[in-house]
Amino acid sequence: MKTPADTEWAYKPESSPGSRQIQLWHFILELLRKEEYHDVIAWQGDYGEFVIKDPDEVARLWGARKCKPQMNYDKLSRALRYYYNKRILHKTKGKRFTYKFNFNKLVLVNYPFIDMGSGRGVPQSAPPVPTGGTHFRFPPSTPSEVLSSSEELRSPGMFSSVARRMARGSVSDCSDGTSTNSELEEAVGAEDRAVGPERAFRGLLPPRLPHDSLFRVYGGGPNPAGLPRPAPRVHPEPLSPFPVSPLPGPGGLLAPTLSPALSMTPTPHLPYTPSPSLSSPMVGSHFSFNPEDMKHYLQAHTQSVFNYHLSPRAFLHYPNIVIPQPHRPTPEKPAAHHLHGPPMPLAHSLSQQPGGGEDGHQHPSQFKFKLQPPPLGRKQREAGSSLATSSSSSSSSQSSSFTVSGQLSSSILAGGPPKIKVEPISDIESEEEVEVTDISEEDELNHNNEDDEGDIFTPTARHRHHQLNNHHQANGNSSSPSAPLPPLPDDDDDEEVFKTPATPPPGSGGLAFPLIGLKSEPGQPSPISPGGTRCIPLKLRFKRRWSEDQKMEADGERDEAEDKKVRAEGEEEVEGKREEAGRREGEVENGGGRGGGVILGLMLPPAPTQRRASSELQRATAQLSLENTGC
DNA sequence: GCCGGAAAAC
DNA sequence: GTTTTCCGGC
Repeated sequence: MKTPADTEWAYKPESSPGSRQIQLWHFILELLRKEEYHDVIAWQGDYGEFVIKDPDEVARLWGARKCKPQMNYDKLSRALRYYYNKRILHKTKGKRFTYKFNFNKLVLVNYPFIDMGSGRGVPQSAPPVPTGGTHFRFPPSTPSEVLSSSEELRSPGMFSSVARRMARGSVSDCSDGTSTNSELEEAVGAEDRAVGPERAFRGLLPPRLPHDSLFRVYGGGPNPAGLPRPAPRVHPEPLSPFPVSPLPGPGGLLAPTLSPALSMTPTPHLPYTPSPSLSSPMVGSHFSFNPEDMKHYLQAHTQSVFNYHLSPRAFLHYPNIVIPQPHRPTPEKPAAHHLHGPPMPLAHSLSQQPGGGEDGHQHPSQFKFKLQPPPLGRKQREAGSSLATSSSSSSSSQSSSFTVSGQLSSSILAGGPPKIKVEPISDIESEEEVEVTDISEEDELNHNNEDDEGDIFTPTARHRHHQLNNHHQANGNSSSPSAPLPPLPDDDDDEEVFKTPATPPPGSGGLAFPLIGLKSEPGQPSPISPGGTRCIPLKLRFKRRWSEDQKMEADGERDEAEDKKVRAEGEEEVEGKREEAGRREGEVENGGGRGGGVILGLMLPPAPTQRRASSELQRATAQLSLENTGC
């Protein structure tokens, strides 16, 4: 479904001149979250919908912010209209000055806790606020990443203060002529300095890494600017996403690094209803802890480790690794609505914050929004619809992919794309668009195996996968798998974009559990020779060793019979089984996650069975506990 | 009021 | 790449 234009679209403070400056939609969100501007602009109506009560004032504020004294609503609205194609915004027809954020398209990376202080009666229209910025970084990553998002919205405090000033016109890019981010910078310096743990890195770290280097987690429906949340605002403290820590040790252990990207699905039909199981009251930056999530997290963690060919101990060097909380929809949700359910936490990520041992409460001040690539314009869509269709399969799959570092992927797939995909379950769009991507490696790796990227474990995805596989087997060509695929929800229609399909389209299955491209194409020869001794890349060797160790341990403890069987099949088989197991597990999770949340599927675990997985999880948990407590 | 093309500015 | 500016059209 994605077209070239649909490539990653995100808030890229550093990547482009234009985006370096505050973007209008950020500004809008900023205003929206500030109570003081509720007379000017406020959430109203459906989820994500807001009304500009005083267009002139908003324009003025915007103009002040951008040093464009001539700004007026007409111009501002034009800018807003450009968001239509980007799908950041959408016009609420029939309502004057009313627009609606498409949070499905907005993805947060490192969502910092935002100052919710001002948020008060939160309208339903206000999206939940993901809290706890998250940076999922593998050991290789550097602290600099932490600073990467410093551009804007670094921390709630800063954000709010700046916003306030900005909005009031007291602060503007042009005010001192320094930089577009001047306010932010100043704010950070003045207000944030002492707040975030990442501050500690400041100065220590090299210049920010290119955003590409960041391992970003894109949530499906973040509440970008700490949007006020509907009703139950129960979270006073913005810091801890995890009210309850699944792990021993400070409850806050996990909190800081969680990446609560929520998958928000604006659902007109389904008013937002906070669910206890959901991290609903995101306002407070709280995540409710869900054992299942923990499990997933651990699995993911294990997987990541596994994929990295690293022993979990490798993370000891990263004391602050936090367990992200994969938030999943809970069974509580009406099955019928699982697709339309309230926003769900989308992704979690592992994050580690070097140097910040006690960051339990640090909140990552970085937060990024990632947007989906803009849809083609009408003309383009019309003209290129056919093309889009043909290319959709691979692209769509890509869209939901979550790429981990190249190392990861390379090791696992031996040429396959290293992707970890996270899909929102809430709706089709999310499924398509939400993604966690390691952009840096993505490009590099993507071309290795495009199909894999699209291998999402939704029913549809599986179907697709099968078809692809078949296709591969039959043709050895992975380029045109799209035919059988049902058209994804129509992105062509802007209106549709913001609606939650009443009926899950075949492809949306509700739960997209993008498992990572850990897959071995049946028709493709394993990179590893049966003997396993011939020309095996070092990474693969590590990988194998690691997996074998894991396997042996697990097996030794409990699945002896099975273990024997597995072993009997030989290493090669083991490899294959591992992958399959991962797939199965993904399916299982997928099904289980249907109720709602988004699961972050890091690399699939080699676990052949759930039991094994459990044991691994237990061990992983223990390991993590130890590690964390050690910190 | 809203839309979106076009071109320029940044 | 994003936003501003201008503008014709609905």
